[in-house]
Amino acid sequence: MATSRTDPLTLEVVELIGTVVARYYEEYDEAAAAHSLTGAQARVLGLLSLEPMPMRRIAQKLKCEPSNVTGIVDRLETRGLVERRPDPADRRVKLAAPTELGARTAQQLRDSLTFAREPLAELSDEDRTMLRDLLRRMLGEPGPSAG
Amino acid sequence: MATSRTDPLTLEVVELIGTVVARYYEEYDEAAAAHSLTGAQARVLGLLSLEPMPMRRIAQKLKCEPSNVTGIVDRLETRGLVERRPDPADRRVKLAAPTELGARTAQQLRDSLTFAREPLAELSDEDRTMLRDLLRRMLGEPGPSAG
DNA sequence: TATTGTTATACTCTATAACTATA
DNA sequence: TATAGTTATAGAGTATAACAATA
Repeated sequence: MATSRTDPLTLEVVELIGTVVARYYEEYDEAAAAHSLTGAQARVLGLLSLEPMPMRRIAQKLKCEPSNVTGIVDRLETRGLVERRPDPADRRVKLAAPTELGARTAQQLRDSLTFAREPLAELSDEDRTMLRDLLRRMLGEPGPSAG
Repeated sequence: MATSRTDPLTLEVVELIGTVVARYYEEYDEAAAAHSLTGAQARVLGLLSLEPMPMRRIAQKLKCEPSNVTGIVDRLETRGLVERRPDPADRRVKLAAPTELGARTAQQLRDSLTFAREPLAELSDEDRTMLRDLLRRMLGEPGPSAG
């Protein structure tokens, strides 16, 4: 297989992607810190603002152990950003959901994540379309005409 | 300013970049774990394998407090991957440098980071060039023709 | 005085294992 | 029995503040 190319062009793209990744995380953590949230807390709040879900599913989304989620949601709950609700269908399950304050905070957080959006403003619609297609193919997703 | 676009195309690109970021970190941590290293330890070892440096400079590179570096280097040193050397020019300074084993480990780590390289193999040289130019412009770097 | 690295402290995130309540 | 969530525990990363050695 020809999976490990080391030509200068490939290496430069790899480095550029590394830079994107670093900036993305940097800005994400800054935005979270602006709301006195850790990265993990901001991620959970963001998840729940899209859709309330059981503790276990949060763990799956975060790719961490369920026991960790207990603490993260505890801290969000203490701050009044999230609440635990019973699941009528299964009394073992607790559904975590954002409070009104939590939903507002999540929205503000999303709005302040300008890293990915702002630099994209430098690109024309045509450029963005090219970038989208290249990233899709890189990620092995179905192309524009498939799926 | 037109920095906060929310058209579907922009949002999809933002999401794709998020996916790239997530996969990048995932693979990085897996590669580190394969050597029983945490992400932070792997990052420091990678840094030092390029160039030995004072503790304080490691902290700057990692964007964390110098006090944290003490512990990370301690753990790497305990495992025989890194050593502290005196700086002849300034006796306050300790230069952290990889041992021979540390240098080998760093090289293996680098070789196993196929995430960025492998999916790029899906793209032609022309595609990679386009992607490089788009990323460069996104990151505000000088274009191909500029200094 | 200022700087380098360290120590002490407290908090968060993490995995593992054992526990309770429910299915 | 199996599953959902929690608790207990220990290790690692993080920031803050205070310290010793050196500049």
